[in-house]
Amino acid sequence: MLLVEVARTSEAVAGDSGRLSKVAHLAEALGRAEPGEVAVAIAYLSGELPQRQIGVGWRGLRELPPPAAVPSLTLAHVDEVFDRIKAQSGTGSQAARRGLVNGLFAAATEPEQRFLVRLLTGELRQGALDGVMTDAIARAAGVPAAEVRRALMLRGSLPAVGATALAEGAEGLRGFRLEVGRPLQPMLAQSADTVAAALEKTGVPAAVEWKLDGVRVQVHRAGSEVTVFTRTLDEITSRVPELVEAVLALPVTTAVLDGEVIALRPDGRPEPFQVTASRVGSRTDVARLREATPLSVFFFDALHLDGQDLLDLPYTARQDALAKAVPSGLLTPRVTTSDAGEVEEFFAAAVARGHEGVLVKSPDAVYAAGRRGAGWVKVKPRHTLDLVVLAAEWGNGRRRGWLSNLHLGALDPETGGYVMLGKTFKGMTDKLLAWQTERLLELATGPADQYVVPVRPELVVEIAFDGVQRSPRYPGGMALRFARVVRYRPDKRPQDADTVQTVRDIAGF
DNA sequence: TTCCGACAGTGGGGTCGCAAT
DNA sequence: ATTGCGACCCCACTATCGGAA
Repeated sequence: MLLVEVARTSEAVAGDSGRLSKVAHLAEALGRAEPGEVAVAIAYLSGELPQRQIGVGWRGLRELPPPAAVPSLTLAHVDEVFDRIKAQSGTGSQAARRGLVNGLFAAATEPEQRFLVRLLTGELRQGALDGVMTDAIARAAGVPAAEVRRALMLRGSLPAVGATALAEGAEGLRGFRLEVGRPLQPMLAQSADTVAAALEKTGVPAAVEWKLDGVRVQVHRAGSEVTVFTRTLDEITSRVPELVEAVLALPVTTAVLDGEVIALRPDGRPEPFQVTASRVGSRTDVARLREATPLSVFFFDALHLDGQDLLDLPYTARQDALAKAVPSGLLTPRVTTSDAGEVEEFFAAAVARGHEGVLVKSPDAVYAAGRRGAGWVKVKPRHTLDLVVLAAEWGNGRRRGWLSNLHLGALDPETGGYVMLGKTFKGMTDKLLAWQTERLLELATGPADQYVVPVRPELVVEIAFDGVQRSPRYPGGMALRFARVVRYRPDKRPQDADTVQTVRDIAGF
């Protein structure tokens, strides 16, 4: 199959807004692919690379050679070039990589170049990724979508599942089983503003657990072999030796466990997320780092134990199995109750101990890998501040033509100026985007055709956020975590905005 | 006919490791 | 040594489609 066919399909998919017609385009393309190319076609058309990453991003694609006049690239050839580019990473040879990228792009026609750029920068923007592709595979293979989804959850790779679906149909899909040592897509949680809203979704009784601000891990043990995966199924085993040792000490032969690793202070309170992320992200000198910043692990689910798959059991049954295999000190603190007041108290206690919040879980929920079902609902406390808009950036994609990303500042009473605390593009409706674009252009103090448009600091906006973190980037040394717009405050003047001291008090440093 | 679940898109801050400067 | 870049940790929120109710 030629790359140009994939590029054309992507264009057609992007051109239709309906999901059913996207599915039709994708299924038609998959039907034309040779068996040996199906996996690559699925990967590209759902915005992935079989190599995962090859070390080429936005900057490496700035200057491209002139496009070819005639399409000639095959999927197999492109895949092979990507392999070779990836093999160059870490060898100190940027020039060799540059040469491979240039060679590939010189052989690509203009539409093919556009497609490759979008693919490599992770911005396919065709309105179809895994979800739509799952339906397309089902359509192309003539099997129920539920069976494709089931296989995807167990196998964790859509190209692998799709290739089997097209070659062997439903029978082939039924061959996918949980395999210890191979990661599954982790189950995700919805969110709710309040404990009461969370209980609405899950029903009662509900299990309520601490939500720890660490890194999600899926740990596999087969005999003396332990492998650790992150939420995106990257392998991090060598970076978390404490976790490996803890799992090897469990009285089990095979296990797949779901949990969170986190750095705790000696008093048991959590370190800031940055400390945990730095530890988990470090590959070098791990033995020394673990002395200074040891990691703790808290498990909250078991997907497999000693030969038995637990995915389809209700949550309570998985908990019973987990409690038998894991000592209580390694279990996420949890309570099961129908009493909303008790849930409230548990939430308050978790937050008082420095944790992020709680997860409220339905006792009957099976493990829905890769789904964001109503079986698990997270609740976190929310802070708000009234801040001043200092500048705005033009949006991309569906936000093109709107001033989208706001620069936010807190009042510094000593100078009368404003200290920038970060940016946000979240929480805006299309109507609000249109309004703020018009209003901000009136306040602009610089050219409106620049990417960043500075404005007179007059608009006050109420911002919700999860916390304040230390910032090496912003002048106040602080930045807001997960900032989003709640509403504009036309009733407030900029000199009534919250001050940097208020932010410092929340930060505690 | 209306409602709502699932998805995709639009970007945020921080850190590590590598290569080039 | 410093800087730029890619990759990956954490993520919230809105618009939209189409099946469920």
